[in-house]
Amino acid sequence: MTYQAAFLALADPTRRQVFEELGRGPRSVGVIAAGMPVSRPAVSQHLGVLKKAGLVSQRAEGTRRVYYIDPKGLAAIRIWLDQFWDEALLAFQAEIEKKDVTE
Amino acid sequence: MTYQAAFLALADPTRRQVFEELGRGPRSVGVIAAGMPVSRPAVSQHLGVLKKAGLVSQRAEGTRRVYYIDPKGLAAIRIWLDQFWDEALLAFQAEIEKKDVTE
DNA sequence: GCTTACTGTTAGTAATGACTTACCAAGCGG
DNA sequence: CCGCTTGGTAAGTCATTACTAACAGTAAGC
Repeated sequence: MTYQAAFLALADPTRRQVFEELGRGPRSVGVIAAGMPVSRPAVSQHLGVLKKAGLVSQRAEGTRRVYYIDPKGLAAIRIWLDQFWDEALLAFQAEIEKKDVTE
Repeated sequence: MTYQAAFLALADPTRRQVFEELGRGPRSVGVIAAGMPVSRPAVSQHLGVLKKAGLVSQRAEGTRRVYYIDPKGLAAIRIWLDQFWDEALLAFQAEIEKKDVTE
């Protein structure tokens, strides 16, 4: 049930932008905030949420805190998606065969 | 960029509960609402969001509207996850080799 | 030791969104 | 034709949350 926090964390556009930025490599808070329209504390808070969701981890370099992707959070989503994919697709195909898709 | 709507739709617990209920098979609005603590209009609104995100589709049976899973939305998330997985894992492993994970 | 750089935290505010109640439309059976 | 069932829509309320500004803490350089 960890995917709950992951979905909630990735729902916000700004927060997902922070996350995707980290996907290109480790970054410090200031560097991330510099490339975004929001203030530094906002980025710090977003990183806190991402960390709680197990999506990122942290490493201290002097006063700098370098953040980077943690596969734990993504793995939670992947597991949920994989297990849901089968039964959902099954139910969907059953419907397709029964009647056409009404848009 | 369609995964944006999908993430936002699946972030809400109630809405994901509706979605997961549909994962077990097609359901009408009333049936879904009967098994949930919220009112029927709330379910209807949630279904509207899920439909806009391409996660569910609809079929009319008289006055009844039967909803069922649409793989389009899930596919959008899967694509994003797969493409993100590689570079994220790569960046993560690079960090692991450099220094230990600080919890 | 003192200043400077970098970050986390708190308080307060504005905006988003989830929910209910009430109302309206459409199909089915008497 | 009329009542019943089923759903979508509108308005309004309440909670959540993303954001900024101000403050506090910690490490590095002189």
